[in-house]
Amino acid sequence: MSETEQALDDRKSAILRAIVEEYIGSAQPVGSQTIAQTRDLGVSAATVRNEMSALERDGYIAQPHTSAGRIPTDKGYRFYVDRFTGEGSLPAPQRREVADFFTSAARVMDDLLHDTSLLLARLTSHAAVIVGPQPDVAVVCSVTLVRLQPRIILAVAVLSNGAVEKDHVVLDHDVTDDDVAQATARLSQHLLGATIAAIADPPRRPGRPDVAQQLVVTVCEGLRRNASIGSEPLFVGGASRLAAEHEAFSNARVAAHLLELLEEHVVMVALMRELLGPGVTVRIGSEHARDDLRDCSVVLAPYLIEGQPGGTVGVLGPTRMDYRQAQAAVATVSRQLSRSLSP
Amino acid sequence: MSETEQALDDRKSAILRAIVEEYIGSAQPVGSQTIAQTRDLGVSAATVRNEMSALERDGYIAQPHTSAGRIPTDKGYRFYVDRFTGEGSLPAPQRREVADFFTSAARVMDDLLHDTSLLLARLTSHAAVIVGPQPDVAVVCSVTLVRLQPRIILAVAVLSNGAVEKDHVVLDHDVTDDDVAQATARLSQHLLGATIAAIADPPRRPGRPDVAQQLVVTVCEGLRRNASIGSEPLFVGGASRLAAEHEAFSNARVAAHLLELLEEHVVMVALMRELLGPGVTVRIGSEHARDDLRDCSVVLAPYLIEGQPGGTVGVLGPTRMDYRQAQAAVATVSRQLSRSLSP
DNA sequence: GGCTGGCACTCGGTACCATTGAGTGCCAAC
DNA sequence: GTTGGCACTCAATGGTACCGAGTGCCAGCC
Repeated sequence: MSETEQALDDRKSAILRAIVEEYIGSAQPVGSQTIAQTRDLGVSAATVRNEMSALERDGYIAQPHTSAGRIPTDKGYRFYVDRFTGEGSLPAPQRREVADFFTSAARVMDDLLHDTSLLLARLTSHAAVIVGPQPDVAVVCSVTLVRLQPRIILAVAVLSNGAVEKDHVVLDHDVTDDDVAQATARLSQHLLGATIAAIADPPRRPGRPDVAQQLVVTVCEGLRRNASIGSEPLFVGGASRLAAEHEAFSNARVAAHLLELLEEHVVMVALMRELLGPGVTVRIGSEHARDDLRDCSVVLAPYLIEGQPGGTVGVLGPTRMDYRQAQAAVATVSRQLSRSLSP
Repeated sequence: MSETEQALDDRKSAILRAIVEEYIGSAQPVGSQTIAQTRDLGVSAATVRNEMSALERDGYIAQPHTSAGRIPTDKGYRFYVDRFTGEGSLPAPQRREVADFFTSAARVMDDLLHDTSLLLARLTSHAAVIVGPQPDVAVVCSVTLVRLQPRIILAVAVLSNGAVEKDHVVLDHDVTDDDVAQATARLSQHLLGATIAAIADPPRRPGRPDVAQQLVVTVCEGLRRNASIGSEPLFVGGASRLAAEHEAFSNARVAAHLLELLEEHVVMVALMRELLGPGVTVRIGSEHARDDLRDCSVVLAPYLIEGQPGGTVGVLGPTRMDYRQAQAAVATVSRQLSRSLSP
């Protein structure tokens, strides 16, 4: 067993590569003849068969049934990704599309990330996911209280990374413009420069609490609550591709379930954070910790804001995805997005 | 022909009702025996067959094939909805769920509408859609400029309905805090009380334009642009239900296509606006103008903000949906949402 | 030793029956 | 007008035969 587990020799890996690429293209199990004929390996189908038999023994490929061709296993895809897809770059028209997008893209963070997720979905034909920056590392730049109605106040905090946090306060008695102005001033003094996650309780004031003070306390609580629940925002683009790809999943239910998962932003954000590595990360089928994801692969990469870690862009599709293309698209988009966010 | 097109007599409509309700429950074509046995009509299966034959001739029901039972046509569903589902109310546990939701719901408009769409999806087991209020009827309550970086300004406008409009401005030279303060003052004077859609050009100032003035002009342009593009926000909840329901659609592609449609917010908003009527509106299958929607039905209703038209809540599902339940859920949610938005 | 052509074997897919049974339409009788 | 009876239809089911892509193995060749 020991020598068979060594790195594959050139011919074996060429055959594995051929199987993966054919299968990605055709979605049909790949036979020895197809490979012997379409690839220029200089060997006969019989030889290919022998090699395939070895590849199967070592777990790189599998047969759906005895009289069928082979399909890659997750281990096979892994080898393919590690060995063959590293340096790929996007074809020119797509690279052009990305460049055009970022020159004319929206400037407001939310819109930009949302539109970028649509771009990535379009590029890869898979569902795309973008995690926005953590609000809690950003610093409060401005706090404004607006009185929408006598008893309803909207607090708006602008963060240094361009995000905006809101909180709605309903009071049990009317407040005056004066109260609001005073509360705004105190809040500004208290919050400017602080991170949202680390909002301290406002300083006690001597005497009995006045209306403004009550407002200050309520807003601080509200913002802190938002920060703890909300965490990073998530943008999902092209989720419908998952439904269109349902044949690629073992079961139509799996696709439906993945769609559900994409709607659970908190779970997705945690998932993406867990997977994230320094460059482009690929996680394939059974490599996932969650059973949910056994039938699909994720390709993701971080992006930067002002040179600081910003968030994650990624793609979610069936294990039978074009990894080279997906990796190139994710790499390009994350790079360009970083550039676009670091003027 | 003329007398057959009159309103259905009591027995015919009772049979049609039975067919619709059985079919909604079982998803199987309904036979004459089923109806004669389960419903207490006091007639034999043979009589039911005669009536069904008439109902089919008049287009209320159809046979998938000769030896099968009947399924309702869109016309049949329409009759059912017009005649039988008007007054339905939600079962107590669901009514309770709605009440609980609104007592503890988020207070910020965006979050509230988003969560409400999830609630409605959960109640109906279909995809839910909520159109937010038009920003252009609301009035600017507050404008703040925040300098994120020497050359990057974020403009935040709070509207009277609680919505927040943002605009990101990148300047070609640095500005001082003073410039920003001055621009903020001028903007406030210019914009407060105006609607976003009707932002006039800022007044010319004597002398050559200074930095602040340039900023004012840019922000006005940006906000106006946002208002014209953005229109009403859309919140989609439970889109994955469409994938889970794919068997209910004639073709798995149809479900995928509907998911795509839900991602095109502009189209959906226009669609919802077009369909909206005063109370609960039901649009069934082929009644839709779009071919897209031939296989599905929409149930929707308006909601109010402060007694003024606010937006729309709705549900999108297969034509074979439980209309009574959907109508009750939509009616209840729109009523409670209106109440929640009109303190 | 490794490669190759040949060959028997496997087994999913397809086509082609026959059978079954739910459901209909029609008719004669009540 | 209603009903039970009956012949008829046709999707669904299951069994059988066949086809062919693809394999595994082996003897022969380089």
